[in-house]
Amino acid sequence: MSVIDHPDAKAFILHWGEMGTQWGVNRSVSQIHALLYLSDRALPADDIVEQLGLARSNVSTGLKELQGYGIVRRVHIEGERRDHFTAETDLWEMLTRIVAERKRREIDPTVALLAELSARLAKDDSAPRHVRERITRMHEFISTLGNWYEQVRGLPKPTLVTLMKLGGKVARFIPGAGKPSQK
Amino acid sequence: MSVIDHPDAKAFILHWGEMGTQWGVNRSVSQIHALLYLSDRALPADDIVEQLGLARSNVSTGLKELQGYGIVRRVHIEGERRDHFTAETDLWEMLTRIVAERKRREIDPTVALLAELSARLAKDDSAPRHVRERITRMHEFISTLGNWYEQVRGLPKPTLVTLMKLGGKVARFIPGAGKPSQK
DNA sequence: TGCAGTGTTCCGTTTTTACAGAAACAACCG
DNA sequence: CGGTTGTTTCTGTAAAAACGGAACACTGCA
Repeated sequence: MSVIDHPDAKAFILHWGEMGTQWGVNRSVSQIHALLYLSDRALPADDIVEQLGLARSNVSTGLKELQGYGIVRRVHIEGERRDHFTAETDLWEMLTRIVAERKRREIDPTVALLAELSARLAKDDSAPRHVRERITRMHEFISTLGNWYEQVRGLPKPTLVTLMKLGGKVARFIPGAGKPSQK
Repeated sequence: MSVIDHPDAKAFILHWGEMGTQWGVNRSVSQIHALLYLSDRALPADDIVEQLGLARSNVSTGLKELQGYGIVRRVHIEGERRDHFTAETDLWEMLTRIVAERKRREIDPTVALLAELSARLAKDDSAPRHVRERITRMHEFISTLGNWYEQVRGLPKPTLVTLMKLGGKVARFIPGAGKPSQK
């Protein structure tokens, strides 16, 4: 009955958990996410506890974390008192939300710091030229990436999909981007 | 004299180290990278040990890791016996190499697993439909992203920069991608 | 062949993080 | 009220990661 009972589903959940750890997300959190992603119905926390063998407290904080990313939401089930949870199943949506949140948590503060350092270095005669230049370049680079993301993120999903499928061929359509002659 | 002596350089290195930990890279490794990035000359391992206060063994493995990513390389200094190391200073190059390597290490194996699971599920009548469908969709999604990356990665750098600066406006140039009328 | 300089690998310790289980606390509702 | 559900916090423990130091390997030179 439970998703976890199917060996392939289980393999997916375990792998997803490991993936998480490699990207700085803790194993329990990503396992919970995988389980909800595979499930066709919203699950109460107790079911998650049972299927993944985690402590209730862990599941609670894990769910909160996932809701913080906006990829899991709490739903009310008719006639049920307990909260139930479902995962976002639109993968584009899932990805953009994760990226948006990580940007907010990690990139934005970094850009802020780099801005500060750049500003201070600009009027600091004692600073070695390379240090100033390299930090400034890093600041510009990350800012540019961030701005690009904010813009692309706003595009309608079908456009994103088209762009993605185009792959490297986008270059053809861009005036002044050179011929698409390269390998 | 040493880069680390400048407070802003030091702040950068420390922050970079923390950033690393959030993305699954260990602190020492990213600190070494930051130090080399800021340095205008190649450094021998001993200097890194001294400036960052790490053990020799750590620096050795850290440098190996960074070379594995292709963002640090060993250079020979005229008249010196010791190996010296420099970091990639072209940030585009740095980013694409990091992404390429993480894809190779983490995404590719994931896609391989998903392919296997999808294949098996396709002929497994006992598998719940949702599980089959969701795993297949995930497989397709990640494959598409991977293929997109491989293509974009091959574009010449100036083209990439142009595309990046265009931001969301790329959509305008794509026939059949809809009007760029959305927010 | 021995030795000094350099670099890597291994091993034990420390530090950090994740986790379960319990308990306190809060809401909600009959 | 008192039962059910949910969150938060705390404690101890276990697992994992990071790390330093020493042992080991290699090289070139005297």
